[in-house]
Amino acid sequence: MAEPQNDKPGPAAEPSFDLQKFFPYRLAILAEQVSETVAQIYADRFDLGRQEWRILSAIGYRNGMPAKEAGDYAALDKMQVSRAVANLVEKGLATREVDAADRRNHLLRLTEAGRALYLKIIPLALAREAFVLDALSPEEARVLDGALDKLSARARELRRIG
Amino acid sequence: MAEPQNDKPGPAAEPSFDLQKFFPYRLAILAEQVSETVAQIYADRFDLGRQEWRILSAIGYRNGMPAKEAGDYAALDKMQVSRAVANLVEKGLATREVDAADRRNHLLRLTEAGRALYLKIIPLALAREAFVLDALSPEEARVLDGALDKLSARARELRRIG
DNA sequence: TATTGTTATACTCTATAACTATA
DNA sequence: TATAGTTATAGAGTATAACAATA
Repeated sequence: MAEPQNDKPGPAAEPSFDLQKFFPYRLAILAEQVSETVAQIYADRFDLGRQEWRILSAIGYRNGMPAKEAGDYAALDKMQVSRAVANLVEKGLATREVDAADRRNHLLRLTEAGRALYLKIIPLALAREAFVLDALSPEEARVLDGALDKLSARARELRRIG
Repeated sequence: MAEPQNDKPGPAAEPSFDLQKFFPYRLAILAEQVSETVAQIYADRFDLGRQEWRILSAIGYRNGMPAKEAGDYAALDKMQVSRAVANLVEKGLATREVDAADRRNHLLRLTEAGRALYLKIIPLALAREAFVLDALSPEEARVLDGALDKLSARARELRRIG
């Protein structure tokens, strides 16, 4: 689509940076594309926002999870959790009750309708994941799996040191 | 952090979906983390938005690129390009001129200040990329590189068929 | 004092579409 | 008619902080 300018060979040459080959950019584009395939399920078919989908997954994983834990589990901050939960409650998919043992905690549970929706969405989401990952050989998938963890650790380290 | 509920073993067992192991989720989290390490450069240090950074990269890659091509290159739609360019022009980093050959096209160029900024940012961005990728062996990096392309193709295919 | 959660506010992104100009 | 680009608008997402309740 586009060739680099190269009018001046020699010492003054450009660093020759190509966004298309830049790993953070490629990763961001891929993540968007893959997220979109899952959003086609929970958003387009079932009218859930991304945060509602994540909280639904958290409660589906362990019913009665405190809101704080659900936020840690789903990488959402307390505000996002609060609003996602409010939406799910309003839609009749979840309930929120004060924890008698520590009244600061709000325990989240799926309603019957929420559980039914969860059980409908999960197989579809897993099928999407499987279809995408089917592009890779088992060996490639294994390497990728390990690479994600290693890269994540490095990125966290870099973020920490600024 | 959280163990799955398993009150009912047997035929009625849950699909056992764990968001933390779900590839689209893991990929999204990683992409955010990695993008953040680069944003620390262009946003925190040089006060550029993500879209301005991408357009700067496009023009840096080939000076005089038409706005349309810059959008294709940087995965931005025409609106995003229009506003990113307006910001860059306002900051004195880029110029926009009508293409005499086809007056619908707007050719984008870096000013001297824009080129200077570009030359400052690029080595820093490449160093961040290198630091993150240094988590991988050459073989792992090679597999990852191929995997990104294969996964992207699969995701595009899935998006197409809905 | 620290933790959990809610609410308010403003800012950024995103998506849709209406619009202009050029071809 | 089709393409390139701008502008308007509303909706979603994000970040900061103030606030209330509980420990």
